[in-house]
Amino acid sequence: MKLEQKVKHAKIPPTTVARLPLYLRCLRNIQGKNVDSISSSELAKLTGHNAAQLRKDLSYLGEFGTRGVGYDVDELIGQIGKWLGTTSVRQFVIVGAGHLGQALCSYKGFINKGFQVAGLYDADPAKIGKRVGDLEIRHIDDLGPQKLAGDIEIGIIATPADVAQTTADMLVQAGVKSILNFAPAALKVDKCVCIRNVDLATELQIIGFHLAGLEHGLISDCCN
Amino acid sequence: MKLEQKVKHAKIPPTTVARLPLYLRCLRNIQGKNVDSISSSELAKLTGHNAAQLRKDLSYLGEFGTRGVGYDVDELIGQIGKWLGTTSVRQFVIVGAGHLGQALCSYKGFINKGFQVAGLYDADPAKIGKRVGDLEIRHIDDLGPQKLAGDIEIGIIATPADVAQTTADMLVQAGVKSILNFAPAALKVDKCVCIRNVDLATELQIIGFHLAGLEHGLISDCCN
DNA sequence: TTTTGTGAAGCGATTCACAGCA
DNA sequence: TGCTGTGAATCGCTTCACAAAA
Repeated sequence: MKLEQKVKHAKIPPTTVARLPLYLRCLRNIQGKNVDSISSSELAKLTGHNAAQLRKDLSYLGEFGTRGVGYDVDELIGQIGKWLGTTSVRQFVIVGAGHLGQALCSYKGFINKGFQVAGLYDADPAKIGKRVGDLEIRHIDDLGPQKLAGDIEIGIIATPADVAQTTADMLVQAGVKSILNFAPAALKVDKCVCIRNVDLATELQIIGFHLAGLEHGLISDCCN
Repeated sequence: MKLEQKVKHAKIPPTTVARLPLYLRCLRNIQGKNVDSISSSELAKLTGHNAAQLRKDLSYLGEFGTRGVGYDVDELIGQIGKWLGTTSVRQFVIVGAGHLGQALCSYKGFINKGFQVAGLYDADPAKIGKRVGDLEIRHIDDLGPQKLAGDIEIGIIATPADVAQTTADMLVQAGVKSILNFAPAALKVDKCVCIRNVDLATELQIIGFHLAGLEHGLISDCCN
């Protein structure tokens, strides 16, 4: 049975996983608004996807729709939440207490999704000890091997690009199992560490590609 | 010829477009370091992709490699830059002067990629007039139809989710052609407006999915 | 010989279309 | 009748493998 589950978990397409948070968010938005059930086409409209895809996505998680009726909102929220591992609050640390690091530290959107910042680190001695929200900025050296509490599984890199790789190595040494990287750098880490990259400039550059196409009259409709 | 170009531009796969900024960044990193030419496999290693994919990606843009040798670094930078539309500096405005909006406003990574912030707006009267870097926070109502200079093509939404759609509508009215949305909301806009979404909480939730899998021993290798 | 550029094969995701159920 | 769950078809991206070129 465990093997069966294993196969099932591994088999959920990454594209589906990436959409689950969106589904969950839309469901939460309508929760408690006199709708106890929602059809795939209604939820598809809310999320901007098509109904068939939504049904297929949900079918990877199990069968919890009712034919002829739709999906029970509360149950669906529970199921998606279970798969996303929101049963417990996850702790993360941020390295880099620049503008971005501090903004992430104060970001309200994390906590109600089950994530909590547990530390903010920087290399600049001038910043150490300063407070950002409830947190005091600590020195990066406090992040040595085994110095991190065992329940801190996620590290966020908000450093300049030139120290991003070093920072990633330190985080892995310190025991994090996954990294969210905001630095514009292609990090190399052990393959058992899950890395996700968010590059703000890249996003604008992709937009720039489409604007360039528009300007030259090469394309009329848009994006992706 | 114009039609031919049109077809070509439209035909570049979105996945390829999304990788171009990364290629460009890696090329810039090695530019001027006594390497005037680079092979697809070398660049592939730097970017973390495979050589065949890199060649195919570049082949969508044209043929500028030399068989037996590789790609001229300077020329490749020029070509990718051309496709990404970095020939001129692009201006953008930010709506929402919270932590995230202010951090984006001060983000150093934009300007050397050819993007420049031209305005920062908020709805909170208490914030109006305050300075963030070189910029003074303006009231959101200054963003009415035609009130935006014609060369401002990009709007960044860093507002709370509940006003994100209204903000998007205002930006489009004001004349922006594309939107980078940081609010956790599925925006609906005219299809000629290019939208890209960056959801910070979603990224953590995707990581959460993998952590949940690890915890239950369901998966061993990682990510995507 | 080395490395590009590219048809062809392979693979995964999306969409279709309908059987299965309430 | 209405909507889910899902095989089958389709579409698009990635990878392979090799001919063409320097």
